[in-house]
Amino acid sequence: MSIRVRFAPSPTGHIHVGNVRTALFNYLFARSQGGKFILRIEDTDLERSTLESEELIYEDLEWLGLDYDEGPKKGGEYGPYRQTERFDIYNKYAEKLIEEGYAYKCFCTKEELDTEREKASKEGRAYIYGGKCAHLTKEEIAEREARGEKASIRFRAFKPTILVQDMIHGDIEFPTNAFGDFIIIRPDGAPIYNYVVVIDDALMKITHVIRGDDHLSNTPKQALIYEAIGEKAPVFAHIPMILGPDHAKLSKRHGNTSVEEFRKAGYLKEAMINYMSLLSWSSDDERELFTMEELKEKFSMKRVSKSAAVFDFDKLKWMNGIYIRSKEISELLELCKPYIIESGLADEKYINENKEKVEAMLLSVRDNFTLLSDAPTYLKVYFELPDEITEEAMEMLNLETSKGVLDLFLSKIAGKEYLDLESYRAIMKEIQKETLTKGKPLYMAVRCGITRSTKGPEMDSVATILPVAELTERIKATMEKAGMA
RNA sequence: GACCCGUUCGUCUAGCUUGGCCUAGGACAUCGGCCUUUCACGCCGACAACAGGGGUUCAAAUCCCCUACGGGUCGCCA
Repeated sequence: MSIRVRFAPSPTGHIHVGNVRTALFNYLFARSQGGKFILRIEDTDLERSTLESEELIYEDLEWLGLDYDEGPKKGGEYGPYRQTERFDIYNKYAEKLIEEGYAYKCFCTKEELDTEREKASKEGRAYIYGGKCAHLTKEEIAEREARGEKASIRFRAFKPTILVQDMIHGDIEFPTNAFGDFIIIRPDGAPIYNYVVVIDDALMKITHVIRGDDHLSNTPKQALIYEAIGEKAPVFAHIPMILGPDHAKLSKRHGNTSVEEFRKAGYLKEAMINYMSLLSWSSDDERELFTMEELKEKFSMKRVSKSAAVFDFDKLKWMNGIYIRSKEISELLELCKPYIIESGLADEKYINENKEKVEAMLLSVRDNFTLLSDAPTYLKVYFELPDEITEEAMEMLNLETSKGVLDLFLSKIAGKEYLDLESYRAIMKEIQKETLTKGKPLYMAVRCGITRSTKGPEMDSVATILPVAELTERIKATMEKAGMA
């Protein structure tokens, strides 16, 4: 039987990083095994689910490069893939369960149950349904329904223990009296997660359920339902949680938690995918850098660990830097473009018309940053002369050789439009001979004259990318400000 | 509280199935050095862990038991 896995998010917003990892492992497992990856939208919670959020999920998956084989928009032979479109199916199965005695109608009201629950928690014990409606007769049910009472449908925990087989955790046997009879369909007809997930996975022929291990405790309920509907349970793989730096489940209060926020912050999808793959999974060699293609080949559930992983923003950043440095420069420019425009350094028109030049600028600073959004900070040197001269730059400018170097530099570049690398280097060599200044005092004088800072990209780049007119203007302005005129 | 799951450097992890190759390997971070006309990149090095206690064994990070700690679930949320 061919392998089928699914990613089943609720459409309540952008995909959260924890879910990205779940989606990724499902995807990688499917692709590594030649199986199918299915997208199912779990929108049974009508209050929180929206169609707009569903779109966000498509966007996020597309950005990440997680393509699926079947889904709401894509179709497939096991659809529909949106749970709200499957209510008939859920009702049909529920009726069957009632007929066969696996489920029953329960007329207890929410208020009644809440009171009991409260009482239980006050007494320090877990709340388990008392079974008040477990044995109503057909007549009683008909009578109450005739009176207009609404019933929920409750599933009977019909056996004392249930075995869950998990690829990561092994076999786990759960006592069912820990949860008792549970509701599968609300009085208003809306089915409950633990129920629909089983019906859908069974009907969609899902062979492996890969999800976060926060679902592990729910699994015995689901395993019970599989048995009741006469379906073989899929193989489960409960993957460890992702924790925040404080070791609590990663959530909004830890800062960035949706893919979209990471994207906006300047992370590359390659880094996201690669980094996420390393959370609770490792390769059999000591490598850590992988392309998606390599991951598809190497991924194995056998190498997924059991313990939760703390999300390490530092390591993600490091990895992002690696991918930034390995990008084709024209592609990197496209990626940085929005950030450059937003910073006001240059507009789209300028960038497009001076593509080669801007690429040269980018090339000279790309080693310095780890986030796409950092690009403008480092590119700034090419677009603006800072108002102030830094303290260290002032020191360099105050060297007694500096004025001579700069004056000479000015005179040697005069009349030219641009310096090419060769003439820039020749000029520096000449200045070195004529002023008998070399090394730091020589280069720093020029650097500080042009940029007002001791830090920045190589002078080779700065001197050749900026037009001579700009170079001249900057040096003159700086000399004046530094009192060297 | 009950039931489940988990526990190797600060963090991600390798090793655990099939005990000896582990004086526990790699990566991020940190610190130091080298490279370099600056910053960075890169390279080299240092620091740093088997949760604790009992067994079993010639030998345990690896097997067994207990304790502790962490996490998850206990919804007419998913």
